[in-house]
Amino acid sequence: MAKPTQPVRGRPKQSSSVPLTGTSELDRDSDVPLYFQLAAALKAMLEVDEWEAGARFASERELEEQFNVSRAVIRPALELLVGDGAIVRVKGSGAFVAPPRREVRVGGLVGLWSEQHGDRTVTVLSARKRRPDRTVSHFLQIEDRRTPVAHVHAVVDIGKPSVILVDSFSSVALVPWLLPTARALESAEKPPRPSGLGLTRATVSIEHTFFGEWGSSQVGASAGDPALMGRFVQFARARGAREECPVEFARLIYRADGAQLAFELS
Amino acid sequence: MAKPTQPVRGRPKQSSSVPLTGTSELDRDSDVPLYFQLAAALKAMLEVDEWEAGARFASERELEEQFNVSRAVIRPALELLVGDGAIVRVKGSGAFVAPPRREVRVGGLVGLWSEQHGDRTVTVLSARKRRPDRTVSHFLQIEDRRTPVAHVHAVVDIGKPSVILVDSFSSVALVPWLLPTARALESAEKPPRPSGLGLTRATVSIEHTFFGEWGSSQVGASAGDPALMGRFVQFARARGAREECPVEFARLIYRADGAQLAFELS
DNA sequence: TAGTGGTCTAGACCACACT
DNA sequence: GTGTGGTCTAGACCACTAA
Repeated sequence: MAKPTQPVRGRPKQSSSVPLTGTSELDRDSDVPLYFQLAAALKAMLEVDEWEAGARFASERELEEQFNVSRAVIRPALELLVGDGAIVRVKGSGAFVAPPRREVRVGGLVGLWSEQHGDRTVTVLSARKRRPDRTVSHFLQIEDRRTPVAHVHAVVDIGKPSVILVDSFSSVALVPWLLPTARALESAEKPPRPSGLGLTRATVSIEHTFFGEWGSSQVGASAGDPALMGRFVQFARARGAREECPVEFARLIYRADGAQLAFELS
Repeated sequence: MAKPTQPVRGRPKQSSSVPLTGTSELDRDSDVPLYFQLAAALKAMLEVDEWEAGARFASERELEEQFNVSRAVIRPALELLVGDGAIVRVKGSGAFVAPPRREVRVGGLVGLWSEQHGDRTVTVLSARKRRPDRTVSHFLQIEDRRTPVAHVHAVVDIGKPSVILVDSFSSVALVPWLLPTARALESAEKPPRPSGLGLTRATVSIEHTFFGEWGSSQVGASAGDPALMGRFVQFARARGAREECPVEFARLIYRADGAQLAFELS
């Protein structure tokens, strides 16, 4: 099949595909797998000629032809590029050069709503009181498991196409304003002012997972996509109190591609 | 092929494979891909009967038979479990139930060697002065790029089979003891005492990548394996000084499976 | 020497997104 | 209607591991 220099009938082959320039030789005698060689070659091409974000990337069938390998080589190579944040793949449409990674601050809802973060849009999915499970009661240091905690499930928009899933558990006694705030956002009313609470420190742990069926649909990913999960515990000192105590435990799910989690340590 | 209840000749099929219990039905009419259903089913089995770390997992050919799917379904499913830290695959040997994730503290060599961390074994791969590149001079706030910085490349052992790759750049003027310390470790001599330096805060950013050919061999992974990259900047106040300044910029590479990065935020 | 995971081929069908 | 990525089949060969 000859490669047309002019758009063809039907859907034009969008001639601007990224890696159609340069040589395209893979070493079949090497110990390095073909798919890894291919990923390295494509990544190098992307870095040399700096393509703008959104530029069309070669289709898998084009790459098949150009590098003389089967799609079982192409696909893992492209998966590496996706995991590396270099390209984005859109079903039915094609692959595109990805925008640079966004820096994302990690935090819970208490911190988000205590301070002024007008640029963050929060969509509350559910907000209700709940009996804590073992994990939650452990992190919030709740001894009597019958004491209900505030459970808010929300999506935090962090700009353009990207969002975070937040699963926040907080002490009703210490942060009484959080549930009303969440409910006000749910019904698009004016939220109450948060009461003064001296936030002290927080702990975070990050690990790699993948999206489940439900989470993926919320953030516009698909099931199985790589994700970063953060466990976040916010500590605070109540007004006039001497000792600090945990006020919020949150699980946060980020898309692994496109995000760069940032913190400041003490 | 009948499944033997007793070990067979040659290499016995190690009858203790994990997911050979329970039903094994996948819904071929579902929208959810088979490989994802399979991963979810296997994960559920692992969680229900708590298998001890190191227990043998069913082989890919066994799973093929049991679930009536091709290996192109099995493999992505197992990849999900690996990325989730649930199993470990060993080439030529089989798959095994993974140990729980280790909590790993993120930090640079200045912090590591300033404090007493006798339990961490550091293997210095190289230690020398260098002209900083653009990234390094930016983070260390070095204006004259001809000023050399200390560059230490090291592997930090964080227990059992797991290590971190560290690429540390530090100011020679502010941390003069770091290079001698690294060189002493290289030649197995006694390191000098680090001078007092008031470490203040640090910034971290984490993102998802994959191992290159070189890095993977150092940490016992293979090229293309998922990894977490941390960028770490340590700030400090020199003795008697008023203002803090960056003293170390480090790139850290972790295996994404098996590690859980932990911090404390201020 | 048999079994294992790692890699790769050469096909196929689908739902989706464009034109 | 055509091209796209997503999924899946049914094979194959390899290097490696353990009995």
